[in-house]
Amino acid sequence: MYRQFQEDIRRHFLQYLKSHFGIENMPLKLETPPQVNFGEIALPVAFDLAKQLKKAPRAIAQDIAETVGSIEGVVRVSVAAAGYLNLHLDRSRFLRRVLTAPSGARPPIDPGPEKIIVEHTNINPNKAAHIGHLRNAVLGDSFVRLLRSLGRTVEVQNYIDNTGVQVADVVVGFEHIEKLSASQVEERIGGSNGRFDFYCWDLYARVSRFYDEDADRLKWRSETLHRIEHGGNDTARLADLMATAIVRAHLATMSRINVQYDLLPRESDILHLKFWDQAFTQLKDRGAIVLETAGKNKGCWVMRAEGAEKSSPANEESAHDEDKIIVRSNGTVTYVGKDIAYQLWKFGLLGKDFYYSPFHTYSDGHVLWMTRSEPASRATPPPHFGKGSAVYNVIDVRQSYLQNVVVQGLRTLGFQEAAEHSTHFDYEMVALSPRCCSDLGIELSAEDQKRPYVEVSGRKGLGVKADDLIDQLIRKSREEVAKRHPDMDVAGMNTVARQIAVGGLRYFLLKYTLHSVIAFDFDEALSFEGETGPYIQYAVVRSKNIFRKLAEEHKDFSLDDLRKKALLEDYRGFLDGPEHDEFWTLILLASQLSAVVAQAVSSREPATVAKFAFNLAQTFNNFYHKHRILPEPDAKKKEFLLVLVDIVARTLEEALNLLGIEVPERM
RNA sequence: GCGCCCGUAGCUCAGCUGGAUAGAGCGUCUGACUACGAAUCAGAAGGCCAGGUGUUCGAAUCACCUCGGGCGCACCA
Repeated sequence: MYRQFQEDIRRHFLQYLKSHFGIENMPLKLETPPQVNFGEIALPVAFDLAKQLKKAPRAIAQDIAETVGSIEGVVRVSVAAAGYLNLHLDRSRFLRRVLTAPSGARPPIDPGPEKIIVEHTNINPNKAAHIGHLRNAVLGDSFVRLLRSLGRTVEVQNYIDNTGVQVADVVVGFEHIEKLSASQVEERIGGSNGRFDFYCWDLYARVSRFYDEDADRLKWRSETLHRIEHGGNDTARLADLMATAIVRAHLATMSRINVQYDLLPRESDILHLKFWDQAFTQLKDRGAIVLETAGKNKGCWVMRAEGAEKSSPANEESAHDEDKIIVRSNGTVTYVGKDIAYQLWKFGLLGKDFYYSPFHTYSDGHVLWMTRSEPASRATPPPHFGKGSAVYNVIDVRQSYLQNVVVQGLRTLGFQEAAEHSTHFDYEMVALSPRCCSDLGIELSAEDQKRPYVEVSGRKGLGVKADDLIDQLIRKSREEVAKRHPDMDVAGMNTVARQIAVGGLRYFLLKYTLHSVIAFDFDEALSFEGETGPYIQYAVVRSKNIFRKLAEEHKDFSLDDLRKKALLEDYRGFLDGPEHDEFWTLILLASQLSAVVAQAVSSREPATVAKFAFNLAQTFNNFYHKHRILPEPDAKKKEFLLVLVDIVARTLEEALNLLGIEVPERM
């Protein structure tokens, strides 16, 4: 709504500049004045014109203010400071626009690409998920929600690397440390109370120490990896049992925090369906990779470093330092090679496709599919996967180098457009603060103690497990709920406790901007006060309590009637004048959600929406505290205040929804 | 060595395409509960925006340099 309004203003001024000054194509900035009594929209356009016109900004602004004429929705144009043009809006008219604006899904402003593929989570299926994975999933999921709110079609993929070394390592643990067969592992999965991923977390750390004790044991890793890739043996069966069980555990964890997927593409299927062979042929044919016949990379297929000089026989050694090996001298393909094939498939450029079968049905009925190597018998036909026109890979910044190689691969294959629409959605890692480490009972080396934070390491078993953290959050919020609502039934209490816990967790992970390292700290993550998810949830719950109470007292009250009536009323008397700025500010702020969402998407920064929601909640809480609404004697004012509360509550609820945060019934 | 990111209040962080008096939360200190529930609100203290140079009418924001800190740069993923 606000975005539309801004566009109208912009158009008006561009037209004016053209007719009055003969100036075209001028970038026109719209800003917000520091105080609402200065006006609602500020234009610094006079500063930009000053040089061209060789006049003082203030004089230009004065001239514009006098000659710009009437603008729809604007009551007055004033000049301030050194030359700002401030627009004062027709408040009651603006309110009407807010009330008539559709609050739900908006039509897309830009036509945009047809289908956007977002890949996120991508946890190796060999251990429990940790907080680093939670940041990935929450960022990815929130971004998907934002895209969908703009009317975009989005497909969410969660890539499962079920044939990598990490899986092989834990399989080594089963076969060589625990000495268990596939069927024994299967029993253990069944008898683990759903905590099989926790068990593997510990086993994985044990395997690392197992290797450290005797480097010869590393040969088991490569043997195991080979058998897993080859398939059709007990080791591969064990690996598959384990990986699948852990994928289910991860899905359960993510469901707890409102994260869902559409498709799980598996590396084993990429392998068995020979996606790589297809990509390899393409890469060779187009000369994107070359076979090295001499030097340290002899026998490897490499991709030349981008920007490297085409021919410099002089310094052979250093010139090839930056080349990326795609196929090893033993003929096996590296991770990047497989990733290029997968990325090609995502754009529908590989010329091959997976088979699919349903893997899981969420409680809301949504079906999650998994790739297969063979056609599934009498399967329901799958939706059309892949063939996206834009791809976002949500993966932390440490993978930047490899992500660039993948895009370079697309480019050298001649797929310019795909390369341009491949986006590495990069973000900084979650690390552990020193205090967090001591909370976990982890002893740090003297060297590590001096650092601001230490990296999470699955290999060392160093990290905060996602489910442990969620459990702790739920426990804490349940205590709080029980204190406040002792009469609530157990089921209700559990629901509310979970919603609050998830609100706290997701907001905590979203309030940091992408390039900020989160040094994880329990006190901050477990806080429900101040700038937190529950603070925002509480603001909505309070506003809803008003309507609940109202409905209890007046059986005939209906929110719909109120909304309809509001459209016919004139609330000018409660909007105009500085004494009503606090009401007006709330409406103005709430109306900006659509603009904030657009900005969050284009700058790829969900934190913007999180900050906005907090800001609005804070402004509302201030208002709430100052004004008693239900006892308000002036009937019309009471009605106006109710309309105001309704607008804010709906906006907050929508913003929270975009962040994957629910609003509890009570709290 | 090369590349990327970060440095803003005691702590943790916002600050969009340069704009008016640099903002939050936590912590500290003062105050406000007879329920539209205080998971809240009001107030106070707290800043050479790491340092320097430049561009500009105007710089926390842009450019370059320096100093701190982090992360990449494997025939691992």
